Amino acid sequence: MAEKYNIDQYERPSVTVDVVIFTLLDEDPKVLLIKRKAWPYQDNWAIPGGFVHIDESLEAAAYRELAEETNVTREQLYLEQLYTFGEPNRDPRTRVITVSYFSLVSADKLSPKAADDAADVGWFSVYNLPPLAFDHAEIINYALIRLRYKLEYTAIGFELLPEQFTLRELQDAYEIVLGTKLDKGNFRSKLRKSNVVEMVEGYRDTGGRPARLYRFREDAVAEVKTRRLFP
Amino acid sequence: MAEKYNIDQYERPSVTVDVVIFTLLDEDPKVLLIKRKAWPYQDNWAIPGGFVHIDESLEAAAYRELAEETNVTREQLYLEQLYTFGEPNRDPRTRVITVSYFSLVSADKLSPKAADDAADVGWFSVYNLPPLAFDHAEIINYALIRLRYKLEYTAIGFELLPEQFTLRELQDAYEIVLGTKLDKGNFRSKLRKSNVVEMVEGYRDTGGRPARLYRFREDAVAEVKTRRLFP
DNA sequence: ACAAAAGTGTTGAGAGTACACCCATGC
DNA sequence: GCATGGGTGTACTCTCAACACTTTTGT
Repeated sequence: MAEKYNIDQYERPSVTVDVVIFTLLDEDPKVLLIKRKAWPYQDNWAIPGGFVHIDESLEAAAYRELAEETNVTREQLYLEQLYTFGEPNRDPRTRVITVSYFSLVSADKLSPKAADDAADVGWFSVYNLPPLAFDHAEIINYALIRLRYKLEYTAIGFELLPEQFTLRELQDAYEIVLGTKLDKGNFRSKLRKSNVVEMVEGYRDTGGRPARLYRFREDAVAEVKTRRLFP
Repeated sequence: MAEKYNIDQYERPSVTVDVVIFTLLDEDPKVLLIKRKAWPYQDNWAIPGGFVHIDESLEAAAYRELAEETNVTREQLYLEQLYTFGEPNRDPRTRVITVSYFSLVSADKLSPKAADDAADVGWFSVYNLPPLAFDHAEIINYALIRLRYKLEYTAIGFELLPEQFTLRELQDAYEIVLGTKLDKGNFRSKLRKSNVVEMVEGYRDTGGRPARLYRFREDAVAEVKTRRLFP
């Protein structure tokens, strides 16, 4: 039936999904990488990914890849489509078009397995990446730009933190991702006005005065109002 | 060789590109649509698109589709990737994943052919679209959100205008796309500060005092500085 | 008492907003 | 002159950014 409508007059490419998974660990944004075991790029590191099954949505394929490499459920992470890379020779085997995804996981949700397993999977600082397979360096770079960008105009930063956090921890997360220092007073007053966090019971012990714990207000996501920048 | 590495253990989907082409005409944002001549969705309207050839980049495919439906060259339009839609049943023939693109063309560049040809191609107001094939309504909706969004934080609005334009025409373009009225004085002073337009020789005759002509300063694109909105 | 980190307040500069006013052309 | 649309200026408000200050804990 398909032939009748000429849908097969063109050779079909392979389609994969690749997922850039970010977390914050030890003062740096980190990306999950996997060591390839087969040609091409054998023994190079790569971001998790694989072929899209014929009856599976792109998003389902991305969640499947995520589940294979981390023990984090759908509800515990943020996922969005990033960009589709399809240069004809990005894979030496055949034409492969990859739909890349962008994911955020908080470090506390990571199971020990994925976090410190053997030598074939690991978290790498975005500032110190090993040689990467295919065009994965470009994909990670694109994802990092997107991460910084989203942090600045949405309330997405919370996806990188535990359920409960102190304001200092939130500010640290912002500073790590953006790579700049922020003013404590201004950070807090702006946060108070935006109304996206609420105080919860309890304190976290620190070196000095204990810090109040906060959580993200679920109903507040849409409230981050955008303002026209231009003109 | 491919089989040896299991790249063909999965059935391959078809991959298309679809292009949402915007222009401004008669007080509304308009989208270019084409009437389908074959099953499925025969006689429904659709955005221009087609299969990606096996040795062709995605972007090249998008430009090819653009060239087939408008007589506008690469330099005369803006093109960027929008989103990849791949729900398993979006096309009744077979699994088709489409990489959608987003394009802006100024109305003055459109050739008469595409602009007022026969009944099988035409410009439709985004506020009054006919029934559309596949998930193209969703794609156009997504593109319209992107258009508004980009207008607010980049200098992309110029892609919808001729080389030379008056400030009133620029403001009209913004008001049409954003769907809101803007203050003339504030629009102009902000524009002056941003330094992205420059005055050129000549005037445009209007009902009253003739208006100065301006053009976009090519070297100014990157200057639109972003400011952190959150927190 | 002192160090350390949490948390708040103040102030001047600059941006956003609403609105009034002046300018150049056609009739 | 007057209508029409182009173009500018002002004054009030609000936000931004830097920085100083106060509070609560541990030792």
